[in-house]
Amino acid sequence: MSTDTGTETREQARIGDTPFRYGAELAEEIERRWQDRWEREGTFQAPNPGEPGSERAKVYLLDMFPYPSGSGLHVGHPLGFIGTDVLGRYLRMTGHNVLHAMGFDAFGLPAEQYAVQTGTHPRTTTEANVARYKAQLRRLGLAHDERRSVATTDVDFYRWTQWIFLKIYGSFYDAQQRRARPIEELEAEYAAGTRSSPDGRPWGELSEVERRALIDSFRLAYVTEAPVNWCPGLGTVLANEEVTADGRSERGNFPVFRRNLKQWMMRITVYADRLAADLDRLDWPDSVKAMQRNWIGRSEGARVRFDVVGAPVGIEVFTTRPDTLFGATYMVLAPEHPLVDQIVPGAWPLDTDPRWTGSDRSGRPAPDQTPAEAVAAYRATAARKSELDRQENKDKTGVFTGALAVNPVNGQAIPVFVADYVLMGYGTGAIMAVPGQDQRDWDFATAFGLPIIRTVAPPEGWEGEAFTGDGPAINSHNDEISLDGLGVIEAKRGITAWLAEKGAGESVVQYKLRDWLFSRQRYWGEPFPIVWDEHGPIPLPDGQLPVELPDIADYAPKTYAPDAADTEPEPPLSRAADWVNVKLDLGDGVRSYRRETNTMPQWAGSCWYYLRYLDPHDDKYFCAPEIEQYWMARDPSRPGDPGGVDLYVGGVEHAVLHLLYARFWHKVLYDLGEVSSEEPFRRLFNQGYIQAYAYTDARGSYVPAEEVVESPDGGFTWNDAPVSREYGKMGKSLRNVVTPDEMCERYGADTFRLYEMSTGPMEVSRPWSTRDVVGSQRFLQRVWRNLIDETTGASRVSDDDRVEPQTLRLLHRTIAGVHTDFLALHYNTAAAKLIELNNHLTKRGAAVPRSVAEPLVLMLAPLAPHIAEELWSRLGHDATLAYAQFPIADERWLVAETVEYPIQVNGKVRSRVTVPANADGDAVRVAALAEEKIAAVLDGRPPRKVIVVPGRLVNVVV
RNA sequence: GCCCCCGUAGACCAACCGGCAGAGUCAAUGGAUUCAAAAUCCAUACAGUGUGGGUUCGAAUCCCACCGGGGGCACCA
Repeated sequence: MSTDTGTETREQARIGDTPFRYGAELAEEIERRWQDRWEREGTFQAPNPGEPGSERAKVYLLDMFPYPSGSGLHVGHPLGFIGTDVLGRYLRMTGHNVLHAMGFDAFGLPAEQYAVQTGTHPRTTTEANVARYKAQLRRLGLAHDERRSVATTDVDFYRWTQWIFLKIYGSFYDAQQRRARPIEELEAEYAAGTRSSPDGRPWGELSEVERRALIDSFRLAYVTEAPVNWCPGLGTVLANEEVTADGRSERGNFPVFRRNLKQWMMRITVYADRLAADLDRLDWPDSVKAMQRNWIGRSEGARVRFDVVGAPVGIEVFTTRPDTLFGATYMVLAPEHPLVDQIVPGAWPLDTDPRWTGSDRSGRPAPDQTPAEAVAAYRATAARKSELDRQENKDKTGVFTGALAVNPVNGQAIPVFVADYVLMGYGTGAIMAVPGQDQRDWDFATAFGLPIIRTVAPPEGWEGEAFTGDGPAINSHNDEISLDGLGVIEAKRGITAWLAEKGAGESVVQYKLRDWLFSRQRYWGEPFPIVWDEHGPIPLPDGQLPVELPDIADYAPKTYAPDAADTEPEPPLSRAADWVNVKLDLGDGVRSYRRETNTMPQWAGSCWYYLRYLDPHDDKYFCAPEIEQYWMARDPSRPGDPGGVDLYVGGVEHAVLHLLYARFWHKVLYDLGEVSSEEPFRRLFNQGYIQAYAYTDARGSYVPAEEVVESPDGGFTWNDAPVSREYGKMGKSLRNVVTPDEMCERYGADTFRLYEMSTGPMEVSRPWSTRDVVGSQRFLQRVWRNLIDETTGASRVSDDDRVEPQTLRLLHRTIAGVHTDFLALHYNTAAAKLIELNNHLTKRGAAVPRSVAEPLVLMLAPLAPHIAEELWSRLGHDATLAYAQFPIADERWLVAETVEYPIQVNGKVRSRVTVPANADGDAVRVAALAEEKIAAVLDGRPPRKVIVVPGRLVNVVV
């Protein structure tokens, strides 16, 4: 800080008068001292089961761990961390064993990109960033158990990420038992003949390679050639969840293409039903549950089989509207559908509509093409379209395959098309098209001149196209069944039963959720514990873990022009030849293998870090069972409780990705008996964001927000030039970043914490306002001044314990209120109540009695722990207050002696009357009616009605 | 287009099961302190709850419609 000499002298003179005034300097000294002491004494180390202190009721609080970015924390980041810290400190003072730790989600793109640019190893960057984050967080006085901190990039940590991967790889999903089981049990069932192979051949007749392929096809982690999101601009493939609604990469905003590529997948779809159903057992915000349900996308319908004329195969479709089957006038297969090649005939049927047979490069009909050529041309065009093209252009395109299918309800032959409005990834990748009841089919039918048959009668006066609502079925009968006149629900039931009887279909539940693409072509991620021989992947034994990342010269994956759809991913690890080619003895002698060169996605570590906090240094288990049980077990006193972390706090942006993946891993671990809890996070809380104003000048460039002043007319100027204001994120490029370090310097961490907690309840987003922070500082200063002599630093508290009832009532009302507020995470109202109490003590004038001062300090401690510890010690206590008993309200002082009742006449307050608190309803009524203004209004007439709300008010109706 | 959340003094926010619109903070205004300023302290004022209807003795709170803001989903058969 630079000030001229004159100011400094005066500053010193001031401090000379009151060296113990609570200001930034004193705050900083106090804060450092207590942070050191907490660390030295291990104050916040939470005992595990069996250790002293573990007999207290446990609470596991968790923050979504941060990615340690190069720019450090701004004031928005720690909002949730402070919130959980306040709750943790409160719970510790009410007798709980609180586990609260902080780790780092440290794999990720920025460190890798920085490495590509500068050649600095990502580990170097990452470790420096983690150290900086830790220093910033320490300064805030967060009561973390520092022994439990982990980073996903620690070899000791990712060794266990790899171990869990192997567990998942080594499992299959038993659909009957609805749980994952070890893959060896599947193998045993095949060997014993209790389960037969798909083609019926006995296990003994399969070759070793065939056996491996069969078993691999059941694994929960598997390699497959499937349509994936290929992003040439990033040089990597992405999960569905990482692609935005407009078909671009969430990171970098590059176009994404659907490509068939060989990639690792996680079979999350087999858990779709449990992931959806168990949401009901979670204490989560409705919005997040809704988003997950939406993403999982459960829908009930039927599978229906259509024969294909002249082909040995049939087409299966999924439909949610089997009741409209009589209106199916054509079918569509997704362009990638494997059956396409099998059904395409050598020539078009006679009289094929020329619009159906595809077009040449100039878009004109090309009647000379064979069906195979037309289909191939269309497939090629569809594959070249990016997701974005598909989104933007919803005009229906497609081509006739030349094949005809048979509608099972009426034997009608209907044309089969290939069109990209049908997606391979949903249902069976094929649909029956019912233009009368589906707008997409209507659009396609209109474009291609296909017939439209309504099978649900639209309401009188219907002028729309496809009718998707409820109504009586029409045109829906054959010799055996008639749906006509039935409503949609009954018609569905009727036709599904008929299809089942005929063997042409059955009812089925379908999910939108797709398997999780689990490999990335990146350097800075967990290597797979997998090697390859000529037949496929082979898991490494536990003893070979960890598989460490090799040092390489070039960290970048091969990237391409963003729209180069036909390119191939090339992972950086594939260039580390010495690492890739290994000779290992995996049980049948030393042989050569190639290592898997993809790495895991960033989500892997965050799928289980909360388990590692519990047992961070264990080298035998990822988390010892008795420790997991202690912190995570289901609570038998709560019916349906799935167990898990007691409170998980973070932003809503992880509603689907992280929270869905973590739930999936946890359920696998539960099925395999590795954890006792069924869900990772029993209660979830979304904190709001701290947002900020940013200002742009006339040219549209951002100016430093700190230097902008508000003019009297409500406008804003910077260097006297008008600027315009926008509201949103805090960021370097917006020039509006405020850091917690700055706030600690200017006001102290306690003031900063209190400010963040005072501006609103935890769940609300709000603007940052540096100008307002001083209010929190003034409050702490007033508390300090009430208890401490600013000249000597000695306690001013009086030991005379005769306290007037008015003060006692306020004290106990405050105690009672603060308990409720802390538990509800309404720290803003808790702070307001403490301010109110302190204001009362200030106005009261006389020295504050110890019996009021001490509870005040204890109640303040969760919010402003350093100043509270300091006051507590200056009041004569040697030990930390972290485990002191939080004040308990005395019921006697919660009841008032008299109550003032407002008296309403016809709902408007006209007067008030004070009566003894124990007065009954009749007494209150009598007192109210006798009150002179009311008596005057009534003027002798009897009121029509008198409503007495005990403790609240009286309403006189005339 | 569909779904979810939110609209209260100039700003951020309180108000429990429908019962006096105000706990707290900033800013504003007046005053004390000061040679002056900063800092500090004391005091004051400020909205009838986005709009329009409905239910009720009584609505910020419950219901309906609309307006505004934020978020999610969107060719998912």
